[in-house]
Amino acid sequence: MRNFDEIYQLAVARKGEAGVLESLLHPKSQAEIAEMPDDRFLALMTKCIFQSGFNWKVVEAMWPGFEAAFKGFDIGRCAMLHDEDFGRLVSDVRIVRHGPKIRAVQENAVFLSDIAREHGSAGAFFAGWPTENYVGLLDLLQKRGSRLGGNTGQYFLRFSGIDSFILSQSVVNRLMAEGIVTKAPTSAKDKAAVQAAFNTWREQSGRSLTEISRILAVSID
DNA sequence: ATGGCTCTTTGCTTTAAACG
DNA sequence: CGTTTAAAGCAAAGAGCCAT
Repeated sequence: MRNFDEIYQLAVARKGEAGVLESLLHPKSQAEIAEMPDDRFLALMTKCIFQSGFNWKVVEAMWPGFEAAFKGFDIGRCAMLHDEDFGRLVSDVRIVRHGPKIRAVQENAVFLSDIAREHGSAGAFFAGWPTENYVGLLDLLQKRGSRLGGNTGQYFLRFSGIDSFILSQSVVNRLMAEGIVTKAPTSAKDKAAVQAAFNTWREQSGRSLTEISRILAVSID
């Protein structure tokens, strides 16, 4: 496994110093995360879930319709959606009429309200999660959330501004090149190895998971 | 038996292009 | 002109395997 500086130099060689630096996404501060209202987390979860398996532009173009159909993603209202609401929503042309994904909105509203009750707010929970165990947060999203396993949960965290890595093909390719995994990390053991590698690079560079993830991605095809 | 994995299959909606 | 089809990229479920 290379030192992070070496990987950074590979990224620079491929993209040029300015390009690499400019393209870095910086996570939001913990204070900013903590202040985000619960309904924005539900909105972001929903957007990622509907974009999964779809041309993202479709959902993006329809997004105002989603906000309207789901009442601004108010946690309390979405948590109480019932059969008649689903009947209405699955034929609501303002949104993508995919039954299981529509149900996931209600289930994730319940999930987020549980989190908010446990930690004061969803933002407080996400802001307080330890970065050294990011994979634990992914597991929690998969276990307690609905349709938030796999890449969907990773994109949700990234788009929320939470410090995150995304196991894209390029990132996985770099992890394989470094001998950390031999295939896309799906097993618990592989995920722990990936977390350990990111933790090491974080110590070596002082950079966020988000920056490291982006740099890994541009360091290789 | 049990649980943890991996691999395979299935299904999901919209848009645009191809078709008859 | 209405209808069919391909494509997008993933989650979930099911099947099968191995080591406890």
